[in-house]
Amino acid sequence: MKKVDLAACPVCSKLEIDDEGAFLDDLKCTIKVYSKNDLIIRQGDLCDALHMLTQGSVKTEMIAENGNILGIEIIKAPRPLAPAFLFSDNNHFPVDVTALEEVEIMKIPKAEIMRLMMTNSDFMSSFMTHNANRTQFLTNRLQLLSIKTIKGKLAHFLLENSYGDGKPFIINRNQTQLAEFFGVARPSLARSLSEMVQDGIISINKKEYTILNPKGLRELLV
Amino acid sequence: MKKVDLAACPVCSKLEIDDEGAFLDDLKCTIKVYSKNDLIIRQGDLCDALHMLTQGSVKTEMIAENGNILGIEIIKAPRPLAPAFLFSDNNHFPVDVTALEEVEIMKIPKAEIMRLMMTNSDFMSSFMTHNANRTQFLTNRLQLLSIKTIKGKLAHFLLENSYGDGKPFIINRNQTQLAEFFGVARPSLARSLSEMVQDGIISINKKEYTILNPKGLRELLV
DNA sequence: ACAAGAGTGTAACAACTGTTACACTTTAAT
DNA sequence: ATTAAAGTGTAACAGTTGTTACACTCTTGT
Repeated sequence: MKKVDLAACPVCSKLEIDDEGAFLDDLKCTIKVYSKNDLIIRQGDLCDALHMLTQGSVKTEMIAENGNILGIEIIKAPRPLAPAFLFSDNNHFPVDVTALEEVEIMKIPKAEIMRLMMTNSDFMSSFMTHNANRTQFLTNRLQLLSIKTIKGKLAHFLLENSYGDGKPFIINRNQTQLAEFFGVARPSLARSLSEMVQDGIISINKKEYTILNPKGLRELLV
Repeated sequence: MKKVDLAACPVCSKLEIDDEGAFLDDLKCTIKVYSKNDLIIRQGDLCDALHMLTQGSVKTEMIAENGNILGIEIIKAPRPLAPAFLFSDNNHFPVDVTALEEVEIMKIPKAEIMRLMMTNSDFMSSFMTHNANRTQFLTNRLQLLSIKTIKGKLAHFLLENSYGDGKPFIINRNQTQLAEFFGVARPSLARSLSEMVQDGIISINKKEYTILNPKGLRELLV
């Protein structure tokens, strides 16, 4: 098994560990491996251990009562999955988590996390900051969803993901995934995109987007 | 000034304090008072101290680039405002906060919170849990916003707020606030409501709602 | 009791989005 | 290299929502 790169993990990077192996042995954790497209976590599952994604990448999505899918995010190792929910009064996962490739998950019991937090202030600080950043992310998602038109969402999203210099940039989602991210129907998204291209506001080449008319794009926010 | 009811505060309740006055003196905090409709915090303001709402109630809302308003929640004292953002890398408030009545806010410096967390594991635990519950709340908001039809949002919302026994229940928001909560236009919401009343699915008397046909209501989710 | 403001009900129309369907292109697997 | 699967472009139509406008009711303060 490939060694876990703790230094790259937003909540573990501050752990000063001489021997990672010993540290991991010390944690009473279990490790599980999944294949591509495996459903790792189901919406509503009990969340009583920190699920650390140590290898691979996953997608998270919420499934509404009516079957509509809202894509939340794509997560690459190493990163904890929904760490905040470990401490909530209703500790159930709010999302489905699906493997996008070969994936390895390390489950660390809640008590171990508590112990780490109390004995290591750097870990606690990192954990707090990571959760705070997750909240920030959710807030951004809320803002995006509250925009009523698809072109408005696109404008907000593209402006946020561009460098602001008119240079091309990559959006690492296909149309179907983008539509799920926005919570809209795929053909509707395609229509909006092609109209924006026709109007000369943007150009698209596969996953490479270019903003041709920033002013026009900003006007779509209104 | 009325004494602050620390025991009722979700993050302070676990503090075992003999003399609240001494404790509060000890904290290097500042207290500010606001009048009804005062804008207490503006979206984007720096968040470098924990804002504790000690008296009164406030509403929080996000204002989009286009001026559209998305109501987030109504907060009653005692409760911290956006505590998670104190620790985020981009520590700016994501919402406008407006006083709904006479309001008193206590600002506690970040360093004081850090100190409290490290010296008092109960406080830390409460703080974590509170933040986790806030995340849960935001996730529910996301789910609600991802429902595409207004009647679907209403069905989700009413089912969540009823007791499931067909008895009347109070929704403590007027139509305008509900529309902002759903991120839809007020007349559109009114139309959906009146159609649902005409169809015999619900009945409304001021802020008192009754579900007459739960099955019909659930079908609106589809 | 009255006036002013806030909140609600409703209508007509425009604008936007979802649905469904199908042809076409690209990618991945064998 | 071939085939299957995934992804994209597009169209017509129905359905839902936003916009604007106005009358009306209810609440609140004086």
